[in-house]
Amino acid sequence: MGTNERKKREQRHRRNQIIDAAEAVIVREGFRQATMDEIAEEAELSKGTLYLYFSQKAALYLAINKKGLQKLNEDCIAVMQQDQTGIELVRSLGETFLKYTTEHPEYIKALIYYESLIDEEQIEDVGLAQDCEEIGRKLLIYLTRAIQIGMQDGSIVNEMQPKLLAVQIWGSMRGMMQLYQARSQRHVQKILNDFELDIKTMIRQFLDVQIKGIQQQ
Amino acid sequence: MGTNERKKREQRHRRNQIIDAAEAVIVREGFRQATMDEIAEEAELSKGTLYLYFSQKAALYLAINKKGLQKLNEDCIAVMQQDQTGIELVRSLGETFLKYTTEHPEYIKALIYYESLIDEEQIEDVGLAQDCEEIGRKLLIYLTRAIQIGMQDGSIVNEMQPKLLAVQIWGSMRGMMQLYQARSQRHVQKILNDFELDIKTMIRQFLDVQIKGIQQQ
Amino acid sequence: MGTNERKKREQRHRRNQIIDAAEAVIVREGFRQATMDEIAEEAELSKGTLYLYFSQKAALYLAINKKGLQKLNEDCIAVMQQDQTGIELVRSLGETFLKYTTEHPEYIKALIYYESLIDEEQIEDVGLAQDCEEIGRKLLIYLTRAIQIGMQDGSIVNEMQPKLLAVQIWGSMRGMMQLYQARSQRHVQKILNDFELDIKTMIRQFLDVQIKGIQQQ
Amino acid sequence: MGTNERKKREQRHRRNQIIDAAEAVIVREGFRQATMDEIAEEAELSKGTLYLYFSQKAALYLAINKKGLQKLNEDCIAVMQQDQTGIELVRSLGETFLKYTTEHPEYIKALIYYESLIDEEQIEDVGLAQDCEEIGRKLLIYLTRAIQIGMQDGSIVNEMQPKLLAVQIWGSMRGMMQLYQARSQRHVQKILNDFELDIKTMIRQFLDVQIKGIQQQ
DNA sequence: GATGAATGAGCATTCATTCAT
DNA sequence: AATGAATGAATGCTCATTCAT
Repeated sequence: MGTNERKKREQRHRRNQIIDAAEAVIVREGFRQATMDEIAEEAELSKGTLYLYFSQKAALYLAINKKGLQKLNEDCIAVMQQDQTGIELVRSLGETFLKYTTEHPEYIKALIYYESLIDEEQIEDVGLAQDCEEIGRKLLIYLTRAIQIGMQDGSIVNEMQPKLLAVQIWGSMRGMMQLYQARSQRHVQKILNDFELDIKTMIRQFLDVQIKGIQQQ
Repeated sequence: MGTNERKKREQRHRRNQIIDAAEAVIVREGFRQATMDEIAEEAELSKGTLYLYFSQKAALYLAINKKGLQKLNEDCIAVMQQDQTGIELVRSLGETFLKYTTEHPEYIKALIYYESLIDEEQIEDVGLAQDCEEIGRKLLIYLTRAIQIGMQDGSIVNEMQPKLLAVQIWGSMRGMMQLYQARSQRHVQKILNDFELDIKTMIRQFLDVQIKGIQQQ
Repeated sequence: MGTNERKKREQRHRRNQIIDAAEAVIVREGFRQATMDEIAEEAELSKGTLYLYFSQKAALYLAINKKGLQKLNEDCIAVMQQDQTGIELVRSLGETFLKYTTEHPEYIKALIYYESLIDEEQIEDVGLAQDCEEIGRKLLIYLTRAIQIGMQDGSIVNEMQPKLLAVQIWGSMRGMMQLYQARSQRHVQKILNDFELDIKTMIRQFLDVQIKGIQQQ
Repeated sequence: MGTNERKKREQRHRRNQIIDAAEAVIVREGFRQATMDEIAEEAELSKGTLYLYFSQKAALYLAINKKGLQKLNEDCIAVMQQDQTGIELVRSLGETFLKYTTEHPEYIKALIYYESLIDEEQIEDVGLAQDCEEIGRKLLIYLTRAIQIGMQDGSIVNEMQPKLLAVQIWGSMRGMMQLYQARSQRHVQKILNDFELDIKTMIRQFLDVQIKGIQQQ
């Protein structure tokens, strides 16, 4: 019988239902404001049911972050499957990250929140946290591979350790993404306005410069 | 009489006392864990007194961020007073930011926390928030000026808008700093271990590459 | 067909399975900590099934108490079937109670918990409660009979009402048993340590004195 | 200034106010049913204030038990100050305990509840628990002393260790008191009704027998 | 009969903020 | 100006009980 399978499917569905509801509340209210009551109401489930699927509020937040990272992971996998030179892959990964940030600002928020949770050691479910880290690791590997490919096919200069270069690109792109996020950086917005540039264009331009820096001429 | 002045001096002293206590608690416990009770105890003042100097807990946190930014501001001013070429100034500013991050991780945390507060619109005291933004603006201006100087003295290539370049350097450096902070990025640490590199060296190397990218040869 | 009988047998089996599981959990965790979830898991049954056999958590606890009392009842019946003088029967009953307490501390806990449940009127299933009371009544009757036998055969002094004497012995023995149980009575333990006595020996000695008090010399 | 003293007096008063309110709720509803909300309402204080004076619900319950034990302690001290023979002191202490039980059934409940809390290790405030144990120890000492006095003045037979005898009297009396408490022991009540005796009289009679058992003739 | 997912009332505890003194 | 006792709304989490399948 497929009874068992149907049950599993339904369970997954409930879990996703809860995660979606939590996302909705968080987008509406922010992470700190979101309460389990509100999430339960949004999910049209009882509060108790939430705890059937997530042992802790933090575990639910972790799951959101994981979902976001998985989405990004999939996008990157799709990029890596394209037939491109190394340098083109690097650019495509950057563009993917940029698109991801602009289309899913809530996942970037989740990432920052996740890091603060880890930092303050408020997480019981170590498994989920490891999953997140693992995906983070994978993302870095894609970038590393793209760089290695580029060094092989001659599209990227062969001067630095690929892994190190990947970390640097990853780190600096994350910083740019945070500029995108933060309402607090109104002076940055003003500067961009001066040049009739939106932040997305600016980040793309930043990416261009980085790419040029490592490009074999 | 100087009675009035003494009073003001004492008031400033009390204010700083509270900020220092809050910093100490936050370093010890993290932002989320720090309570007004604990801060009051650390400051050897009553909780009520805290509210004489800060209308809100968020205002106190803002003040910490402001103090941190001011410290960085002072450091940058000192750099800008040196007799250096533009490109040297840029490097010095980068080094200053790096040193600041490693020596005052709590201020970087405060910055992130501040941004989440702004984002969630939990701040009544708009004045303080504007102060913070103003200092952020100044920091960006120093970088811009350094770049402009470099373009003038021929040490930096004259290809990009100085302001835009400044924003990009600022954003990417911030991303690197966050790598420095986050315990969640253990995979990054591992990669660095592979190369027997600490994260500080890696950031310095990143800075080198950026510098090289804009340097006039 | 014996289908019906088999069903009944299986039902009884399930019931006992649940009671045993509950006992195990209670020994492990204490009454207040034990949850229906845990008991269900221990019983390798679903939570719903528990409610097929017990209308309430309290009813399950009552059943445990009843089981304990039945065990004691059986032990006492065995004693009463022996060919002994009255005073010997009294002593044997006392010894039986002592052995019961030391070998089944969980049943004494159950008894205390049961009494608090009755006291707080949290029991719907009056039938079960009456069963417990009925067994308690029987236990008292054995003691009464033993005393009556003793008065008849001349081994016990004929000064008091047998029933009253029985109540008094029962009550005081229960008090001693509670000393045995309670971790809170560490000062009692210390005193016993002073005399290199364990609490079991002390209770036995107490029993001796009581026996001597009613013994015909 | 007496400001400080007045404050301390008021603090004590608040504490007692809370304890009294808790007692009232417990008498009305039982220990398990009593909630901090209800206690707060009864005390005409906010729930937060309760936690200003008691770190935990269990700590409040402990305080009730301590208060009860202190009351008993005072009663016993008063007895010990009387000019009586040892055997008379023993009887008076027994009577005191009996009176205490009948007049303050809630304290006996508190004692039983306290013991279950200790047993299940649900208490953080070790200090208070030690206080309770200490008073329990004192009570036992009074009884021991009374017995020693009796052995000296010839009113009590010199056959047993005073301390052991004290433990035994204490334990058995506690058992009788619990008979007094328990609504579950209706069969005991019935027996007493047969003899037109109330349980108080029965306990007094029990005490008589014990006294006679140790009395020098 | 058996299951176990879902429920939701219930509760202890926290903590920023206020205000009488 | 300083205090710190009092507040009470807020919230994460538990768990006995129910009921559709």
